[in-house]
Amino acid sequence: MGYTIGQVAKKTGLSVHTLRYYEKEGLLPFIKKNSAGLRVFSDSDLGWLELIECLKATGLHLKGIKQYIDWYIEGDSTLQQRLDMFKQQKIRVEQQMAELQKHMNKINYKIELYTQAVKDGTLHPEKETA
Amino acid sequence: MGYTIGQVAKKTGLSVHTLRYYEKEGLLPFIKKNSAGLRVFSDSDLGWLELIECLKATGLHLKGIKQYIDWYIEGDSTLQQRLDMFKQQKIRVEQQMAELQKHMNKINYKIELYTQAVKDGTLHPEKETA
DNA sequence: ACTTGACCTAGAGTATGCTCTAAGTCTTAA
DNA sequence: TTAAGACTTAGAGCATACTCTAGGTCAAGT
Repeated sequence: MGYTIGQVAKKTGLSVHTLRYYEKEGLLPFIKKNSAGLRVFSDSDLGWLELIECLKATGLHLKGIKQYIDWYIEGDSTLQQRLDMFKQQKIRVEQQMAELQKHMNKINYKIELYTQAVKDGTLHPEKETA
Repeated sequence: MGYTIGQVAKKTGLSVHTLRYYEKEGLLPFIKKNSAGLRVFSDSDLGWLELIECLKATGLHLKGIKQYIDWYIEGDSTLQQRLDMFKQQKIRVEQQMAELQKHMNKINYKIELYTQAVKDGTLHPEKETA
């Protein structure tokens, strides 16, 4: 029920540098420090890190994530903004999924093309850029 | 059957700066220049730009894309490497899709949570980081 | 003739997100 | 008591991918 920065780094795959950087940028405003000045991460802080990863991976920059956290701290007067942000993010993810599917199709085509080419020992160049 | 850099910028959404940067980095080795020294993009060059976008969007850095282009230029002796690269890329895309689905689930949960919170006028905080 | 606008090169500058260094503190085990 | 190892801060440095600037060329329209 309390983790050091090193333990969190191992758990999350982030470096201790990155964790401190996130805190400096205001992304982890709930972390406590003990009497010796050491950070003590709670399970809730791990939850915040998961959310940060989710928003980052879906295309929000750290600034946007900080905006969300600032809204969260501000309290119930920002509920609508936060809802809108997640709705916006959902649209982005849907677009990303569609894009990714298109890219997958292209890659599958290339795999077919090159599988045949490896068999033949040669690639017929006019097919490459089709 | 021949586009200026400005036309290509409009078509692709990339800036003319970016297009010149890509060429400088060796990503567009097939572009011709006319007698006045102006770039003339062919349809095949547009095809290359599409491929670059596909590889970039699926997580390959420009260096990795350049590697592929260098293999392409090298010819049939690199067919296997190119096939392997696309297979590797396919694995990445599959991972990305799975990740994106997880993120989507989290975002959908947040949308439910905040939709209710907006109705209630308040967010019950213990739910936020669950 | 001359202005406008699109192009050119070389190279500097910028945004983002880390990543590392220096100098120091604190705890623990030999 | 001392050395190791994990932590601290402040701030510098770095990689990637642009993005822009300066100074110049060239073609077309008025």
